[in-house]
Amino acid sequence: MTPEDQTSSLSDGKGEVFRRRSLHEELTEAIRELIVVGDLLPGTRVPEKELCALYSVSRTPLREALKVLAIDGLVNLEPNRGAWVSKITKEDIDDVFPVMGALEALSGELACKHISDAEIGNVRRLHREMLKYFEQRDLEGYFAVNQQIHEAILSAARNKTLTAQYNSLAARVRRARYVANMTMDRWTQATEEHEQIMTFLERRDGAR
Amino acid sequence: MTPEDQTSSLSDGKGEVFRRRSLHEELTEAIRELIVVGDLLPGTRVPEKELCALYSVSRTPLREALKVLAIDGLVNLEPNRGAWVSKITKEDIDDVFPVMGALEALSGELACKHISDAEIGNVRRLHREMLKYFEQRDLEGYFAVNQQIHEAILSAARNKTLTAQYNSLAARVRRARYVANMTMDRWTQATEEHEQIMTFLERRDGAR
DNA sequence: TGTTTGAATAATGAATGCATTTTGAGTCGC
DNA sequence: GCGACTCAAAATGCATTCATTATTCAAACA
Repeated sequence: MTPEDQTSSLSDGKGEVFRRRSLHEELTEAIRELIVVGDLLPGTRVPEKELCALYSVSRTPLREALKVLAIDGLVNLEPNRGAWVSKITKEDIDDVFPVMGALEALSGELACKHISDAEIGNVRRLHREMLKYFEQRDLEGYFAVNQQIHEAILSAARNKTLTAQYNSLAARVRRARYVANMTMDRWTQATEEHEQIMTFLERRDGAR
Repeated sequence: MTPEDQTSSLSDGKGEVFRRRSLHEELTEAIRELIVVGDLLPGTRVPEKELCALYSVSRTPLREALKVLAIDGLVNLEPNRGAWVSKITKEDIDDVFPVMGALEALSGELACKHISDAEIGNVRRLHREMLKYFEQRDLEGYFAVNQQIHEAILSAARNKTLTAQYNSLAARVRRARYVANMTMDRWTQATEEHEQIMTFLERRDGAR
């Protein structure tokens, strides 16, 4: 799935590193962040015109960005009526978490097969750190480290498809954390699953 | 996640049924099909101009469609160099199948909780039908029924997020079937997983 | 007074136009 | 003959414009 054509040879392998970012890409990210953080409230209209002014761009790249965000489920596009920031309902969250769980489980499973010793050490360290934050009820620190752990395990899973799917859902989960005032229960549950994955990871490591 | 604003009340609930489809949506579907079926070959450039002529549209909606397809992993966008039909490598397929498997497993699990008796009967019937095709090595029939089963189980899982994620991957799998001349092995494996899910489904059903 | 109609206004969807970048043929130099 | 360079042609990304659709709001009517 690497973006290589048959002719170019110079950009092979590290093409992504120096790839110039196009406007619509940056917009996608910026608006995604606006929605995730809650600067754009659920159920409200996406102010196309204002955003154009804010970022000093025309509607074309902005609309392209909205199409992408619609796939991520962060906005809803209604024909001839524009874009709306998607609502966060209890059903949505109930829907997203099981899928996230399944992907995390797979991530852990695959990571067991491919992870290096150095990576395991890193994850172990992060995990301890996270537990510390959790006990202290330091949500800020908890989330930060939590995300790092997921990234570490995902990269150890060596599966780009999995990474892509996971990341698209991650935005919605992050958003739930910001917008809905997430109960601690849910996160406790997530942590427990997390713990379980960690156990598997270490056990299989021991078996090696 | 329903696309409803606060003012309208008439379109509530069944708004989706009569929703007009916009051009970029149709284009997305059409081009996706071109790629899946193999009319656009992997690794080749997406002929923007030709497609505009073919569908008699301007570049704007076409480019919007390409952005969406890029998310699905069917095309790769390279800044200032255009869109390329993504290649199907062995790695890609190896990446996609485990994720599909995880989603299918979850789908089956959730379906167990929500599926109605009528739905179970339907799935059971489809399953038998599929096995028949499989034994006869009738790939055409096999795939058709296979897809129906997945759809039935997905809808029984009552999880929109799961459905969305699954469908985006399904396009790539379908494509592998068309473009790469898929070995029977892979499908055998898929069928086994399938069988397993079916078992769970029926067992839990019996427990009810 | 409340509802409905309809025209004015605003917004969306798509086509076109323009500036920048890439590509590729042709030439020059080695 | 092979490679680097130049410049024209084409393609891309984005801005702008145009046609269509939705929304608003005031006037007419019950």
